[in-house]
Amino acid sequence: MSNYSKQREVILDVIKNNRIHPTAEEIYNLVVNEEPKISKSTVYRNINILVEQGVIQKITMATGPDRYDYLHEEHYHAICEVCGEVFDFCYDFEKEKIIKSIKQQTNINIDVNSITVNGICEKCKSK
Amino acid sequence: MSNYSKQREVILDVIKNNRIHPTAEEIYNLVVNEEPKISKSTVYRNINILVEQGVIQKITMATGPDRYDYLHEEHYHAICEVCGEVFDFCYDFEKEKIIKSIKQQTNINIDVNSITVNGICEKCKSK
DNA sequence: ATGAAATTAGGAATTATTCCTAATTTAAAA
DNA sequence: TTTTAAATTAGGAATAATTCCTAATTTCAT
Repeated sequence: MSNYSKQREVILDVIKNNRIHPTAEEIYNLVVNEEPKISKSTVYRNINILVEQGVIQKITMATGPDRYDYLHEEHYHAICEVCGEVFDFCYDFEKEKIIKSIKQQTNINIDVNSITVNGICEKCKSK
Repeated sequence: MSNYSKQREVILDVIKNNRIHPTAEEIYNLVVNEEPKISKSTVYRNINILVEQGVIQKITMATGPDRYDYLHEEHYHAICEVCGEVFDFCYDFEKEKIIKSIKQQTNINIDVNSITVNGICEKCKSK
């Protein structure tokens, strides 16, 4: 169902080792150093496979291209809606209680890693 | 800075009275009944103005067109990442504490209304 | 080695949204 | 009320990110 491919390995390596929430374009630019003949569609296709497998996470952006994050320790994302920068944060939620409450209200089994909030960062606020 | 326009009034009315998290296309289809000559770019432009004014909220979707929601009482969104349906939910967070914590960690002043989580709804799960 | 399934590069196609322009509307000032 | 400047519009072209298509290549179980 899934064969080995050097390209996919390099793509995952790049995402693992660049915790900057890179876009597909940025991933491509990093990968192309090691795999000069790789095409952008291969990058997109493999990113999607890795998201599907739950190895990486897609961060859907309000404006501009989506970003991706390797799924290391549990954390959440705060996005500045002006400059688009993505910041990690942690918070000791009453996880089980929240998951149960959302399940009751919406019938959705949430993935806590997908918790996302938007706002305005200090830098953009003071402009 | 902002003149009256019938089109904008109708667009806001439609969003106010259709709490179905409509897409721009859906808003257009509803508006066109009352304003048959309206163009799609007018719908998009006015939606953006209303978001900018904080009257409505944009719900950024992982796949497919974005959705919009009139900003009535405070609530949050849970999105099924399979079918894309958007559900409202409430939760009595320790708001001030969370806002402060995220501010300290990320330097972002979050808008609580933007809290979003993803997951899989019962219907899609059982397929 | 062989053959079926998976993957690739490259580019075309798609989709949602924004941008552009000339014409019209709004509303404040004369 | 005319005049004028700014805001808004319809319509369509342009853009940007991503997916889709195809023929060639690679993987890997037999």
